[in-house]
Amino acid sequence: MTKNSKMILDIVNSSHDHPTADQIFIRAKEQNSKVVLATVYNNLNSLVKEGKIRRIAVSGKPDCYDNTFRHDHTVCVKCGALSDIMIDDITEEIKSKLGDSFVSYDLNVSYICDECREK
Amino acid sequence: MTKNSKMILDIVNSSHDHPTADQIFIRAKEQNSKVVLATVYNNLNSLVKEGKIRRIAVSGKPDCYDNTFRHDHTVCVKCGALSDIMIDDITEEIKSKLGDSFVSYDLNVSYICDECREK
DNA sequence: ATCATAAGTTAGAATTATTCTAATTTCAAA
DNA sequence: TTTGAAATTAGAATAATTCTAACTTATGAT
Repeated sequence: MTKNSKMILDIVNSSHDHPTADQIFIRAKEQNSKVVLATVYNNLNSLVKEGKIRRIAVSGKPDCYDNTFRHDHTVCVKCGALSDIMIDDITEEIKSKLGDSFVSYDLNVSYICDECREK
Repeated sequence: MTKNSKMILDIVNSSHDHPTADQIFIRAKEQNSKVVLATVYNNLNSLVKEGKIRRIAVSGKPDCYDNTFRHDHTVCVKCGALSDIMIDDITEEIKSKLGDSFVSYDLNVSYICDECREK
């Protein structure tokens, strides 16, 4: 692990708001890092490949990054806000259908968040 | 429903390979439609909003579109191939946590497909 | 220690999916 | 028919991400 990849991993793990590559880049600079955006992308790609962080794809917005602590996500269909939710683990159910080729799963729940509901 | 939106809905519903906007555009032209890519995008956005089709976000590739028949998806972590899978419906479990604000959920399973496994 | 090599980083250009803008067309209803 | 809203169009604009090629840093063998 290089200085940069360690820093980027730390930022992802200590952020509780699913930052994008750009937000991670900004946070790195706030810590006086001289890192460049391309390097942030490079390292995020490596970290995802190594299974040290998760990438969350949300249509219409840039990819977000998250820690690997097992949990699921909610996305507000009105404002796009992304939050955590914990739904019972269904790994075994999936494995019983897919077998050993299983790697992981992503569960994203669409809903209407409280603020948007009030309008 | 206009001619174009009906045609695009038909293409999505009759395609069994999760086409992208661009692929839908190509298929429309194969049917001698004079539709333009921007119109395909416009209509896809409307159809998704109306709940008539589903949009699938996969990081690193363009969005894919699919019918609304209830099912889940697998993504090969090596080659990115997208396929259908049917995992037991967990709507009730999610609703018991989220309540009425629930809209829908997307379950994407990462795995290694047979071809990539052989290598 | 020194050199060789690989890995990591950088700047900036390139790519590409998608949206935006503004003009034009379609088409239903008054 | 006139009107007005909605749909469509062409093409420019935007923005996330990757690519390229040069450069730097770290590593490991001699």
